[in-house]
Amino acid sequence: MIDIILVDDHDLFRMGTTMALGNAKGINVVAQAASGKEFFEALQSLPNEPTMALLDIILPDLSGVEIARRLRAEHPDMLILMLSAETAESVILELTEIGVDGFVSKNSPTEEIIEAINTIVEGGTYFAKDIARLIRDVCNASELRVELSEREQDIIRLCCDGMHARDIADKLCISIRTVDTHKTNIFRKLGIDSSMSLMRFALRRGIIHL
Amino acid sequence: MIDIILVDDHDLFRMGTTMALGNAKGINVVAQAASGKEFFEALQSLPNEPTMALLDIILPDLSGVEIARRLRAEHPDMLILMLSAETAESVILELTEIGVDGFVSKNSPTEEIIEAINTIVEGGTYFAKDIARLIRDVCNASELRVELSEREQDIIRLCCDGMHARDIADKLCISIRTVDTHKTNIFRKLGIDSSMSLMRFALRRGIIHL
DNA sequence: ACGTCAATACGTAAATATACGTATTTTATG
DNA sequence: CATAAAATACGTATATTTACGTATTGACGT
Repeated sequence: MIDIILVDDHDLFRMGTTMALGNAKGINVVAQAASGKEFFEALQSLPNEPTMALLDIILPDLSGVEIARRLRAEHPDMLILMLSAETAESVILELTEIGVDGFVSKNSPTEEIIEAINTIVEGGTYFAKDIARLIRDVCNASELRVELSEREQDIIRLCCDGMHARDIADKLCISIRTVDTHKTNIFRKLGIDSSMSLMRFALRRGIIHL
Repeated sequence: MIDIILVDDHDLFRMGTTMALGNAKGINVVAQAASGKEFFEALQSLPNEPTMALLDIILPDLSGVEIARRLRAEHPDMLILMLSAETAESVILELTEIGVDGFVSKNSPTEEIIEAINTIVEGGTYFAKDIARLIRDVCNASELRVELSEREQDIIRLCCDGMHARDIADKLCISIRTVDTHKTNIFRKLGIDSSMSLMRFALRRGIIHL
């Protein structure tokens, strides 16, 4: 029997998933949670460690990524299947680094999710086609191999907040020319030549959020 | 008996919703669809027009907004309840113009959705608290009362694509000074002073997409 | 201890953007 | 048809950005 603990903040989605997986033979949803806090509480109260965690990414408190990271550290034997519509490159990148066992999209058909669960339990990994493509793209995207220093990311954040170089210099107590230098370096590293491209990059990369 | 037709592209969410609403007394989910195309096909094949449509917004083909618009025109008696996590201001604005009967968030508890359905069937409207706040904010936001000409929106789109004024002028076959004038006017209208703020505005307003 | 790299800073020249003004033509709208 | 609004265009002045350089300091790893 595969024991599953499920986290998703959408009541109806959680209900549907529980129902669908409960009907599948060999799968047992032993606990569910609507937030990271609930998840860890549920995990502690269970008599046996579940076989696998199904994690949504966007949650009210912790993100699913954070949960995955803590699970890997504190419960290294638990399998992790991400179940989310989130596709920000930064998130995908982070999850591959954490080494989750699989990732399926929220609009995957039930059969695919069950297949993913079984594949993972048998020791494999399962990434939905669109996610797999995204991972490949992320790994190939030259811009994501670019390393940006913390300071450069600070500059990007402030730029993208709509601040002018002058304001940024004042705020960080550095010279405006230093700000310029950073921007120049960022542009060169990323191979772009406009602030708008920078903003798009920052959004994709997860440096800033709307 | 309240007959409901449900559209959502997430299998599991649709399953959960059907289950939850099917258990509620007086509510009957008579059809469901994963896309706009499926929705209209299902609608035609039904012997009786359903009482209400539950519409997700992000769908593979038509958007839920488009469906709502067509329903209002072709089936003016059908009630419409939006059921979505989408909160872009442009979408909210559009839906209030179309005059949908309600809007609940995907993470609303089941009871709230049932309450929304009953309220609407009794002739009322139901907007979830967070959506209602958003609508109030949207109506109060000065930036959304700003009228932008088509041309100005063209300029914004091209700007936000990372094009320089020079490139835009060439592309639209107008003078660079005209582009400048437009940008100046846009900045003045919006009360902003940086390209980054323009991009944020354009994203919120739905003029551009990532 | 040495080398590398990030962060800091400055200078200068060219390119761009922005802030003012004004003005003509086209398009909507009453 | 008349009027308003939008789209078009130009000039000039200032501010900002970008693209080249160069250089010092401190942190980190080997």
